Amino acid sequence: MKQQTLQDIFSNYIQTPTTIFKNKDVLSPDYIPEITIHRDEQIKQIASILSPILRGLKVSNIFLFGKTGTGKTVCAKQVATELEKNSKKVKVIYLNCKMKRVSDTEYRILAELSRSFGKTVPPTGLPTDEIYRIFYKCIELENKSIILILDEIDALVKKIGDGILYNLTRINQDLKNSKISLIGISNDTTFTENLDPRVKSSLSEEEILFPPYNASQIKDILEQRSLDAINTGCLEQGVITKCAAFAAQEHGDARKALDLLRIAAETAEREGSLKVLIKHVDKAEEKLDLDRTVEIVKTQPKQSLAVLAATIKLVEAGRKNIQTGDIFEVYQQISTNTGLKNLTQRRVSDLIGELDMLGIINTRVISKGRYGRTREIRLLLSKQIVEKIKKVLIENYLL
DNA sequence: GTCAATTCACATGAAAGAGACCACGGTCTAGTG
DNA sequence: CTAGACCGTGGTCTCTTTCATGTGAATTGACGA
Repeated sequence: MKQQTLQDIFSNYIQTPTTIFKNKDVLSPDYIPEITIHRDEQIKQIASILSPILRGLKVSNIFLFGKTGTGKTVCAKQVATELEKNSKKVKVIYLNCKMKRVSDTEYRILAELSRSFGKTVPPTGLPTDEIYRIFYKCIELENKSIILILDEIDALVKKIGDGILYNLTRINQDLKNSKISLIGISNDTTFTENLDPRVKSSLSEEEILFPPYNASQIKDILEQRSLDAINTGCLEQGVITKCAAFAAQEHGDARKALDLLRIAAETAEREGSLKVLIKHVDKAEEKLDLDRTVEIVKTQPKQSLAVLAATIKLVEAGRKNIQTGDIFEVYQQISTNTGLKNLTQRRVSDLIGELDMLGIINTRVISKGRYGRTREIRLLLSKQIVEKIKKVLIENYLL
């Protein structure tokens, strides 16, 4: 009898998992799954375009576009690494252009690329044509067919223009031993329209569109991933459906769905629950928004924060129709009080634009006829987020 | 009443400056054999 | 003789200013019906 109960305890322990996560990494945005579902068509296309590389032929450059979280990166990486496995003459370089400290300048991109060939390059100080030379040399010495995946290529072009793309697409003409093929990935569908026509034609020799997932596809993806990520029996019925529904609302972003599931599971775990419940998903949804915004705010430079502080001050004072000029006035007070340098209106105008881009504030350029043209600035954040932001600002002595 | 001109309050662009950072090569200095 | 410190030079990067130009509709004022 005694033995029996002991056995029970053990088997109980074995059967009911003590943690929710089996493997958390599977839900992280960087994870590349073995099989990608609902993207067979695209994978096939990419593969058939790239496969001549196995015979050492030059293959077309590919341009992949579609909204965030539609599987562009995953598919590209998957095909490329598979090719790399199949041939010793293929090398894949993946570069996310949106990563800070990488995409800011032409120099840094090339330095980063050269580094991926194992070359040590100083972070700054060399002339740009020097770094070009180093890069050429790296490729030439490698003696391989190179697939260069440039993720978030639109961010790159926005920052430093398309000159570098032009050079990269033409680089093959000067290479003897190696070949280089580009895979550009962008989530801005209108991106190619503003490119130099020469770059455009050579970059998008082949274009592949990644349509957004619908709710049921996201659900499939989540189900498949959660098999590896989360222990069986730890998900309440409907959790996955809910995550999928949330994400489908926002243009079918699978990445967001995975984030939601991960954070929901984390929340559940923190609360000591052994099951992810629907309410955890709701909480995760809130937290995702909050975290993102606060994180962005935290990383802003002081001047930007001062402008944000001015905006919040005006909003809290109940002002409607806030204009650039109003913000500039309050900003000047704040910056004087805190011993910050006073920037010109021109610069403040730019900072407002940047805050808008980041989604922290909301602006609209309106013309008020006789009374000029200006930005109308609004704050569309929830109270909770504003409170958090205020905390950050107070920490910086700006409020 | 209609219509073109005017006007406002910035937006937006371009260029250039300031000050920080960094690599590199040359020179100096102190330590070692 | 050599390793390391130090300096000047030449380059990039980021933030900023200065100057210049653009913009869209309310307002104005001339004009004609």
